[in-house]
Amino acid sequence: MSGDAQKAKAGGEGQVTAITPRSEDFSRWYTDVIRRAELADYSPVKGCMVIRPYGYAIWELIQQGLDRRIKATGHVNAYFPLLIPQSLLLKEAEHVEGFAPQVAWVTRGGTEDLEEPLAIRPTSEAIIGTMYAKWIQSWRDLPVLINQWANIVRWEKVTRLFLRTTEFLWQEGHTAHETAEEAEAETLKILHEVYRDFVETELAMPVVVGRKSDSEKFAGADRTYSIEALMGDGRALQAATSHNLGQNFAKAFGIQFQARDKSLQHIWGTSWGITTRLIGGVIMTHGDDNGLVFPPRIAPYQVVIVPIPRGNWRETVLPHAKAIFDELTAQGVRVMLDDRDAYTPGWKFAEWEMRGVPVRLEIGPKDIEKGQVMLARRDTREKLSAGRDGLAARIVDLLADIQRTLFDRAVKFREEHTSETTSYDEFKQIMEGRPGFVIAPWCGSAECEAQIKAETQATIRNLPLEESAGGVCVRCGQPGVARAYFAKAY
RNA sequence: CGGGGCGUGGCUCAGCCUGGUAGAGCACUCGGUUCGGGACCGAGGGGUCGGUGGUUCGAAUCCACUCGCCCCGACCA
Repeated sequence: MSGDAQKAKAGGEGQVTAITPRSEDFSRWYTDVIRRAELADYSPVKGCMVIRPYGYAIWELIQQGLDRRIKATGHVNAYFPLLIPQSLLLKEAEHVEGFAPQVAWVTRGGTEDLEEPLAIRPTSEAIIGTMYAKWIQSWRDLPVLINQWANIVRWEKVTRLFLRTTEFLWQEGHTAHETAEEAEAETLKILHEVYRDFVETELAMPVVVGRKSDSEKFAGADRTYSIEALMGDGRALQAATSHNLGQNFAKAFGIQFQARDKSLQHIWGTSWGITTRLIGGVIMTHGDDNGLVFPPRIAPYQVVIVPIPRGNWRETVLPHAKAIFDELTAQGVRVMLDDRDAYTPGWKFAEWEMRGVPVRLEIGPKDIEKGQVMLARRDTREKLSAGRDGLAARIVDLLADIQRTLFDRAVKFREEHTSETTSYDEFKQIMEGRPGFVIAPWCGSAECEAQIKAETQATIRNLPLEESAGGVCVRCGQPGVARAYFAKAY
């Protein structure tokens, strides 16, 4: 506890400047909050960020929640190399074309030029596919269900903290199946049972589940599915993707197996990923003008205890604070006891609020007399007294309530910012005014999609999984093949 | 990659136009008084002005190039 306080102090300078209000400049608010809350900082390398301890703690919690679900659905973790020989990357044509502009290359080792350039992985289909070709012989070897936690490099022209950085951290699952149906089922299972469940349950971010249009799908996939969340400024964020790779990579890398009928077949593949971008999503979904607001399940500290110093407080007040700390910790609550002398209680209130801690407990001489503590929740900013007895149980309930409240609030926001129209004029009007999701019929042509993007900046985020044909295309008037979710996107 | 903006102690910025070798607030250190919504007093430490080159007796200030960051577009998780 005091150890944690020491750590916090070590990085705790420069906090007094005001955060730009969200309504004034959302982008600036976003970077202000990240830097002031010490989630991340710019590094000397262009486009690369340093994830600081408070930000990395969130990533670790994301890893835990996802890893548990990934394993619960039968997958195992492994690790493949960072460097990929050029020749392997070139094997799948559409894949190469899609990633070529973003690949970083290693052309020299020590003092000698390499005979073959090595790509720093922009994703691992090529290297993993190559290995699968070696490992898979028979239908009895299938399915192969492997996940890896790794870093990725994509040469980005424009970067933003968490949302788009040259190097980022992610999880990428790569599976091989006997049949097309199995691969499709895997792709959808990940989408629903792993990604949607994780993002909605842990991050309290409601998502729209759907399929990507052809122009937005992964380079080399047959079909790409995504979950899309709506940020506080009305722009959509792709929170996760799951790809049905069909037999494209199997054919490119020669991943074959002998089938039950003795014939030689190509495996059916999938791949799917979630990145550190999600941290940006949490910030932009729940944050307010006072700073971060973390859903309890992802909050590095769920409760901060601020003792009120009075007289000989280290003897009179602190022991009570420590007792509460111990009780909460025993309940599995992540607690910070901020017993630093150098800062006043008021300063600490503001500081931990800005850092998004869901619950704050204040305990001073008056409370000790009355057998109570003061309790403040970050989401509603309510402050009230709470009895000392049964406090830990009450906090556990409260954290669950905050988690629920944040999710409900986000759902409400999304509903208020989702509209449906068949009129292109109205469509354009919405995109100019208060953006959000607009559901509109689409004819299925890439031309209309591109034109709409050029004219309104909105793209098709995804298409409903269920049949949604009908009406006429919002732009060209041809029969609609789907009711598409449009939005301006990150 | 196109348009715009910005780089001066840790942070926010003034100084630049009208060259004369750096200032403020906050933060930080030490001592003391405080502490229930970003405390106060006193004493201190810290920068050669993003980088390179040029003009000049002299450059934070003028010129050129360059690097980085932010915002808006085109491309992407």
